[in-house]
Amino acid sequence: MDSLLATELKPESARALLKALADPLRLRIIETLADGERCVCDLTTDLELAQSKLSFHLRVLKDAGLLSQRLSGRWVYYRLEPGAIEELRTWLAAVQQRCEKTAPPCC
Amino acid sequence: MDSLLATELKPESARALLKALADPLRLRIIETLADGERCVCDLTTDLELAQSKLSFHLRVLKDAGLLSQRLSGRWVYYRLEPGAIEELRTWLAAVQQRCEKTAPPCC
DNA sequence: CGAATCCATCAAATCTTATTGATTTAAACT
DNA sequence: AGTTTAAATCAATAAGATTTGATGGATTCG
Repeated sequence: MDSLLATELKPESARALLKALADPLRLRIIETLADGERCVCDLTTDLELAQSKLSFHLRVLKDAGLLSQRLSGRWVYYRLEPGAIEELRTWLAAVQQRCEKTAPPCC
Repeated sequence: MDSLLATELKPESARALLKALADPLRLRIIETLADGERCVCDLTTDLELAQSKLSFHLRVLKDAGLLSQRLSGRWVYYRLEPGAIEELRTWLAAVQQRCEKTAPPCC
């Protein structure tokens, strides 16, 4: 069963991704990292954020699987995990399809 | 400009959709409505929810544009708006694409 | 070694959301 | 008209999330 297919994302995992993304600041981070990997210190200055604040949100995104980190000396580089976004897209597609498959309720 | 293309969803609108979806109860509502339109009273019993609680979450989803309602006698029927989901999918696709276009940082 | 830099974590304060129970509006039925 | 049912709204509270400033670990540089 579904051994070859990409396994369908569970609602709970979808929710975790949605929740992590549902914040203006975190979206700014996502948009920034969409252009490529950055270290925390660069993000701090680019986004004009208090360091601990940024750190908090990076963690939320990382815990959700949307970011990964790479350590190098005293720097920590973060980057987007496109796979997580892909999962979410797939989940949304499934919901949408299910919805559109349904017989339209008359009118 | 971009008169013929689907206009790109603004981050703020994306955020509103994400936020509305980022709740376990609201996801249950979405999943239920993916199978077709339902009136509030049916949802109340199907999902075993207090009426005011359900009403609160339906409003959040409707305000975000994810649901629409249809009035009929004393009933209110809610249904999913697949267009809103489509918008979100498009936005996610754009982020993902931008991310994957970026030169992979070495390793 | 000692100072400086990068970053994560923590506790407290604040802000936002969600839940609950009560009230209200309106439609339908007797 | 009076009663019942469907659903929205409201105020109070509870629960969660975010922000802030401080602290500490680790790494580099002089």
